[in-house]
Amino acid sequence: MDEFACLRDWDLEAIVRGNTGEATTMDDPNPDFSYFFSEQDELLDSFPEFSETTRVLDDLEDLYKPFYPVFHPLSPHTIVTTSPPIPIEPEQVIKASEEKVALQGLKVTAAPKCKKSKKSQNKSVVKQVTTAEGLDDAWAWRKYGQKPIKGSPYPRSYYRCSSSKGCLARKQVERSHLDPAVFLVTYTAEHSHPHPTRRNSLAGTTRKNNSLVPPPTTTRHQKKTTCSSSVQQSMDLKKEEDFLDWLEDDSAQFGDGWIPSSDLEKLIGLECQHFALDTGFTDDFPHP
DNA sequence: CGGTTTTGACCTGCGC
DNA sequence: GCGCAGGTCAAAACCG
Repeated sequence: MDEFACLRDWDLEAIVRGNTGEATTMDDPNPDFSYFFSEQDELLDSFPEFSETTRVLDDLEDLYKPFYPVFHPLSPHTIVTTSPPIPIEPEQVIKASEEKVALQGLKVTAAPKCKKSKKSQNKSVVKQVTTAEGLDDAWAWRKYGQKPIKGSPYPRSYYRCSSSKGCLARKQVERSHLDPAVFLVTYTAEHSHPHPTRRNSLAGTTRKNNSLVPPPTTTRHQKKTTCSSSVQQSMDLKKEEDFLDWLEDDSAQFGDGWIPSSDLEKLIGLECQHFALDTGFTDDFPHP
């Protein structure tokens, strides 16, 4: 795995595993969306950059509306697809959106290409999110696969719900190649169990790595300790000072032929951004 | 011990 | 029928 691929991987992992609080659920019969939206508004006030992206997505929603097979209130930028009463091509929708967004000089990401398979006929929710905020849900997910996607430099990760045995819920996380700040999260199937509490959701994510940096060569054995896990753990479990300590303690290892210092700077900046979104810290981290 | 991640191999659907 | 791409499986190793 090359350095950048690794960088991409851990970055994705770090964000997927982030948990910042309650999230609306797919199968909650009476979800409290007012909480979601009010919290989101607060978030927007705190993070202008995210706010801008969300406004773009709001514009996209306006464009999506005529094509919505089903409106799902999970998020302002969530598309629900089902066995389509009206066939809908995500690319078609995005294409129209791109024209509008291009006028604003902003980027937009395409929804994942839908295969016309039986699986794609299942109900799925495609959620476009920026950074950690939208990838955060209280479900416990276990990664069961990762595949490189043609046309995208970023791999797609596959997760299944680990909160309950037999739960068919699946989650795919893919980073947009057009805008790396945007992640496409696809939820498939529904949970067959009650929504876990935040504490419970974290219970399953006990894996920790104290060995933060893999060696330059990556055998199967050596790949067990990767930056993805280590950074993710940092994002999930460490507080601000712990994180900074961690960077200090291990920064020397990054220079050990594995991550160039220039990439390290990006790495730190990017993760601080994610961490800030997770915790609300905004001023104490270096920017990329 | 029971949970996780990683990753090569395998399976499946689609287009040609 | 074949090749490609995406999705899943499962063994190995790791962690608390």
